[in-house]
Amino acid sequence: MIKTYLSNLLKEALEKLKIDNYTLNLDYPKNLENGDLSTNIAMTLAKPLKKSPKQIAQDIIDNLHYDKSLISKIEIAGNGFINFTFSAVFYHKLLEQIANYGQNFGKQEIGKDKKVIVEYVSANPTGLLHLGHGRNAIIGDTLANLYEWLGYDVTREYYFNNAGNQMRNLAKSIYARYRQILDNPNYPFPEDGYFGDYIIQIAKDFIAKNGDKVIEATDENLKVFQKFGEEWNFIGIKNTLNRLNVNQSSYFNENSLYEDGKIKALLEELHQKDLTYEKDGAIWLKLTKLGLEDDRVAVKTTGEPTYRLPDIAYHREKFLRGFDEIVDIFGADHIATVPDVLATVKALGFDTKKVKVVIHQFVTLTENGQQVKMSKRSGKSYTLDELIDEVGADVVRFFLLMRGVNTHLEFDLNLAKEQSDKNPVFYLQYAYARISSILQKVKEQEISISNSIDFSKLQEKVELDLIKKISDFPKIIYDACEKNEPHILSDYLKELSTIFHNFYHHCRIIGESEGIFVARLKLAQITQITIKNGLDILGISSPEKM
RNA sequence: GCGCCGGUAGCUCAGUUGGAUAGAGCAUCAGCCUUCUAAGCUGAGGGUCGUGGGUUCAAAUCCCGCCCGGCGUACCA
Repeated sequence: MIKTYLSNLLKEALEKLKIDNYTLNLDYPKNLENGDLSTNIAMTLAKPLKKSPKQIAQDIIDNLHYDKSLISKIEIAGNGFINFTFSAVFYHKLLEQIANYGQNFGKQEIGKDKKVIVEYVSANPTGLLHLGHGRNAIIGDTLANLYEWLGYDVTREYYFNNAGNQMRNLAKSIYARYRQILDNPNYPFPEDGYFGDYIIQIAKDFIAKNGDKVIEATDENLKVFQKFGEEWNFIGIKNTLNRLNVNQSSYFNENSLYEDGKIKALLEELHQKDLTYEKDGAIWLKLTKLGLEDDRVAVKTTGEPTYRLPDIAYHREKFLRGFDEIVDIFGADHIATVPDVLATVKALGFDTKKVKVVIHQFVTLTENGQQVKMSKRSGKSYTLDELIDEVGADVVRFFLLMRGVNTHLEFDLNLAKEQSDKNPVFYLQYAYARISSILQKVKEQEISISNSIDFSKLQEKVELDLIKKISDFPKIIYDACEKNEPHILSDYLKELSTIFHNFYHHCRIIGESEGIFVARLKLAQITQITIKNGLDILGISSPEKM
């Protein structure tokens, strides 16, 4: 909000000087002596204008028409930075504006009339979710929330693969356990099967329902096991997601692409565009023709498509469904498919600029400095559910959000279990609870609050710092969404909480004179709304008491 | 071999798209509760930004080489 105000002024001045080819940067100086806001515009213009930065800076200032009651100081510093210092009056007006937004502070209309689809989790129903899926789920869910706050119409979608090899593997694994339990303890378990104990549980549940009537290992019977396993796992997955406050309303399954003939149609279209050929009994995609390194197999010699084909068909569907933006959340292990899919979809005539692919790196779980292994197939998996049982959904969400998506995330189980000030989640929630506590006390004591609020009573430095920080909130939401980086928001909330705790220690509310009391109370309320809105977006609860 | 991501304080990580004296949390040390919740606040120490070059008024940030770690490079998804 502050930046917008100042950049408009600067644009006017530059227009007067007939300078039109520039990029305007406004930064918050690290050093307080350098004002509230700073621009390097004069330095970047030095070369094209062939003038000294200081001269240009002076020219700009001379042409700047501003309200002296709002900006208290403008100076040229260093090699040509222009530093602006705002007056208390400016912040008071800012706070008035923010107060008018009420509960909706932070909501925007940038995405009005635009449809976005965010695809996340998308784990195949071959087992329960683990920590890696968790990161995917939380990033996707939070981005979806951010889009909603920007005014987009958001579809939250889960794509799952219920055809193909992995699912047959699941069926065979369940079947083997089934036989082991029923009639043959030595029945061979498939080498690349799913070794987790949950498979045994699925087999037991299966027996309870169906008994021994599907004892023959026919293809038809295996399908029965597959269906049963798929549903069993899916119920578990949905349940886990629910516990994490992740709610997807749209499910897209791979099978439907076959059933509706979409795969066949796609192959046909690719063939017509001369993007496929046959070799060694398989059908290949001519990806080299589209500028990629190697051609890849689209249909195996078995007649079954590789994952690529349905992936392409699915993305084609997303375009046809009319979304303005398409967001995919993938783990780093899926990175190989991205160029193939995008290049092919583009060749089919779609604008792939609409697609944003968010690749997140892996998560490692550590306990007492030791890494805890989490492999689904080996069976020694630490499931997301177990983690939620141990530390709670708020902590899981926050820990999975608080790093940039591009860095490996170390989930420290000891720190997460810590129910104390060491745990960063509580720091934010505590700020919220503290404000609740004050508001509660005001209510209990039936202190009369006058309706007229005079923000000019707020003159302490912490008070102005707090207002300044609060005013950044809408921009933070925008940035976090634009850059696909939820941690921008969690970092911001930490900083906001710090300033609030600071304010809390320096400034009393209850017991101050009427004018100050009312102004500070309102400031605290607005802080609370900001924290609440931020936590809502992160999908974390805001406790009234701690 | 090739491709993608990362290497910043003892540990985990930020770093506003090239800006001013590189930051935070945890850990360590020293202080602050008869006052709205001490799950808080104040202060101190701690750095060859992996490494070698280059680009310019200015590089943790951009370009090139090298080293280390993760992932990928399937007719698995």
